[in-house]
Amino acid sequence: MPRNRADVERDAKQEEILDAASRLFLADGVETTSMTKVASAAGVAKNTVYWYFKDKDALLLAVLGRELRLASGAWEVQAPDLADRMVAVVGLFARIDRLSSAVHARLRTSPLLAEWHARFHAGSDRWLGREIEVHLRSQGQQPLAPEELAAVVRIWTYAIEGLVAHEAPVDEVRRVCRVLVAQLRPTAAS
Amino acid sequence: MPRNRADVERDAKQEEILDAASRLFLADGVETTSMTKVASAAGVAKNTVYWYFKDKDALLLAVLGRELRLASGAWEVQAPDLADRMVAVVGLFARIDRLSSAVHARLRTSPLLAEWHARFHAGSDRWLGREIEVHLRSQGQQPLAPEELAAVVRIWTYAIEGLVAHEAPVDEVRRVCRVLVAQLRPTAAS
DNA sequence: ACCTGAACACCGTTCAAGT
DNA sequence: ACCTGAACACCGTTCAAGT
Repeated sequence: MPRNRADVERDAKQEEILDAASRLFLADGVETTSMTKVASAAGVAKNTVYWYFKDKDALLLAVLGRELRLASGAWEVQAPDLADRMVAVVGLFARIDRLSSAVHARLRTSPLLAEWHARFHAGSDRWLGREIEVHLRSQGQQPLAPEELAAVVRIWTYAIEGLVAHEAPVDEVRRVCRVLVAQLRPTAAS
Repeated sequence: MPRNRADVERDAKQEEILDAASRLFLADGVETTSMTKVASAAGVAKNTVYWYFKDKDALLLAVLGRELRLASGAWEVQAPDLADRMVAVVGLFARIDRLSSAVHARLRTSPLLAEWHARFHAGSDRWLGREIEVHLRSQGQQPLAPEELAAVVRIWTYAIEGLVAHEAPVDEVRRVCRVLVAQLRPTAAS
């Protein structure tokens, strides 16, 4: 199925709206940015936005997916140190902290966002778990019991979310990440 | 200055509005609860609410203060174990998780909420710091360096916020709290 | 001082109508 | 298929008017 000019132009228009929404959502927050603002920044009537996106949640999700894809380039930061890698991840999320706070706020109202959120956490849990296991092995330390690993992954996840949400200054981010890594070892917390 | 009948009735009316707001905010969330709903649940015209509370943020703050005061009775839970005490704290906050998510969502828009939030965290940081210091001493362990203690307090704070926000099931809360306590020791994370 | 009805400027969303 | 003007049912907040 070849992409004709119509297809390209459709994508272009959609991209313009996405651009506008992205810029406004990141800078001013999702709640503060009305659909009217998005539309007029994209140069269309406000109901036109609804032709391309089902509703505001769908628009948010599209912006989120796009920003995450953009970040995933820088994602594979191969700093040798795990703590440094975590600092980099917090840095990446700092850019989109207004988006994630909007997601958290609308979790109970929007099943669409709730599902996306669950999926996202499942993915990041796997990633974090592997990072931690690899780190321990490389340090010649004992691996963690599955239950303990799960708890540590939760702690790391909440730490990242907290640092991002509270816009922590870099040196605080660094200290927290270093302590997280330093505390890493089997404890046999029954 | 004696409290006359007028004073009492004023407080009664204010209390009724606060009751209604409390019930609705906790059950349905702050965003979903309109001022109209609060007013009609309290049996007044909606603009009457504005006679008692400056705006919706002020109403949220009043509800928050009251719920926190109510909780502070159960606050001094003297479970002997620190991990158990943390589990209890998470339980207390679980009740008002819709309130705190609303606070976090409106932090950038409302200076009033931002100031309250900063004050609250300053208080809870001091409390957590003391709890951790006392625990280490009671276990005959070395105290943490000030910088490391500060980082650990951040980690614990974010863990509590995360568990509350994500409505974690009790056994997950227990596992996370146990691991947090078990990991507690000086690490000299440079 | 306390409370109201009516209005204001918004909001997200929908719909009938145009091309 | 794509886009619009106009409307809908809300929202938080304000204001002039009543007691």
